[in-house]
Amino acid sequence: MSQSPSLAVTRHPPIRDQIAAILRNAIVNLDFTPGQVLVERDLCERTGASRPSVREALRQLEAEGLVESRNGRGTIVRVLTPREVDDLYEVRAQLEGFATRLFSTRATPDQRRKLHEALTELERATTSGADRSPRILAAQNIFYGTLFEGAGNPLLEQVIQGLQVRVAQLRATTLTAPGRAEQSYREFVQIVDAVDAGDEAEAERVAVEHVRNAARVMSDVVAAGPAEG
Amino acid sequence: MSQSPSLAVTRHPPIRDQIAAILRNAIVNLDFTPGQVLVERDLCERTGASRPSVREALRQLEAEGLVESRNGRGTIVRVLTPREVDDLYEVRAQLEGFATRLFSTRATPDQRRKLHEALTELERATTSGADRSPRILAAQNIFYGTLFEGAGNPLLEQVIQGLQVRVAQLRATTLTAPGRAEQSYREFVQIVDAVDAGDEAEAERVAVEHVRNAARVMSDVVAAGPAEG
DNA sequence: CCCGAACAATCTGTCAGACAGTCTTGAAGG
DNA sequence: CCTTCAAGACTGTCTGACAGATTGTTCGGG
Repeated sequence: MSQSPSLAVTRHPPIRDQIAAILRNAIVNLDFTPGQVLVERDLCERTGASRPSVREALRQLEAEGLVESRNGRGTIVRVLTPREVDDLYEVRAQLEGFATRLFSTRATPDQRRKLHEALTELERATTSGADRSPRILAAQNIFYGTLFEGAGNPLLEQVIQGLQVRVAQLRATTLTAPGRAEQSYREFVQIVDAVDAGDEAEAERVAVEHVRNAARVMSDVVAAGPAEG
Repeated sequence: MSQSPSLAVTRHPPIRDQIAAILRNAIVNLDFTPGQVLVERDLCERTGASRPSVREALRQLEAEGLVESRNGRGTIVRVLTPREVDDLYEVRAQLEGFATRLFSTRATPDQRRKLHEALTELERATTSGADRSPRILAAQNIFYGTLFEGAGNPLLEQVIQGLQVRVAQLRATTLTAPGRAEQSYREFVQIVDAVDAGDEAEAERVAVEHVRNAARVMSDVVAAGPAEG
């Protein structure tokens, strides 16, 4: 074990990855709005990195589908057409349903316990005060994370999380629909109930239904007002 | 078409993309073997591009899961563990089954016709002479391409093709199993039959089964002899 | 006063060169 | 034969640079 004494634990994550993480976060949080041009020198100044590093990060995000490179005219935050949003939700429904099914058969007791904890926090968040959206989103993320991890297929988890990131910009919107947060919470309860009952078919069904409902709400919201105030 | 006379058609696809395509191709064709170190300067010389461009291409391939960056020790062609191969096939089965279902309900007459043509070529390839593997693989690619495109969900298509690329290195191996090519062809026929009959459930089922069979063969081959001669 | 063209300011795509830090390798020494 | 140390090889990253493309602007004409 010539391994050095675990001191240098975090051996500098590459700068490009740090930048990618920062930008990913900014896009998801709508600090950068869809369609916005990402000027490289700008990003350099903000992050303190050089252009090569920034560009490598952008290539990574491009492959993830978060940004789009317009040949010669720079990189912009990806704008999703309604059609693409539908496609995204369709794939999500399928994969998240599948993951939920796998969870119900493969998850360890520990993972099942964590799922319950996540559900509890989700309830608290949903019944909390005025500006509850961020807390609900955070709780949902933990719930989803636990669910997908417990499916026992890291690749599946990675693919799904990739899709989740791409719709993350929209999730906040969905929650603004009146009653959606409560409805959503009820659906999460259904998922956990089915999982607890060991009914994998039902677990998959409700998970699929959950995504479809979200898609429906999303369509309605978008149809009502495409732009934000 | 007001397309200009195909003179300035190719508005320079970015060099980084060309390199990414070259490397992707080389990896899929096993010109670069899994685990092989991709030395940047080497790639520069071979492609005539500069290091920044090569590195951007590598970042792209990394996000696609084809290569892996080992912090400080360079980039290598991704090596798949048996476990990861299983995971890959599990997700493929689910998604390709879904795509096949969608094809059977959404595909245009034209796309259905193309699928039949692809099947015909696949038959010819399968019953062709000694070195038929490349031809079979090419025919399969066309068949798959048609199938996934006809599912009418570009995102789904893109995700599946991403997975396909990641197992492409292994597909040649699968075909070496005695009788697998013929078995595989029969499964493709089943898929087309189900699609023709408009039986979406059956179409999904046989497509899933097809991937599972491929996975099984793959496991056997890998178990028999992990390295190639 | 509105419209189109020449012009200037930007910005991207790409390259060359450089340098510290880290790994690997091979040689020297126990 | 195994351990230790120094040379060489690469990566990760930065600076500086430059041609070409795009965009916004200004200026003259209708």
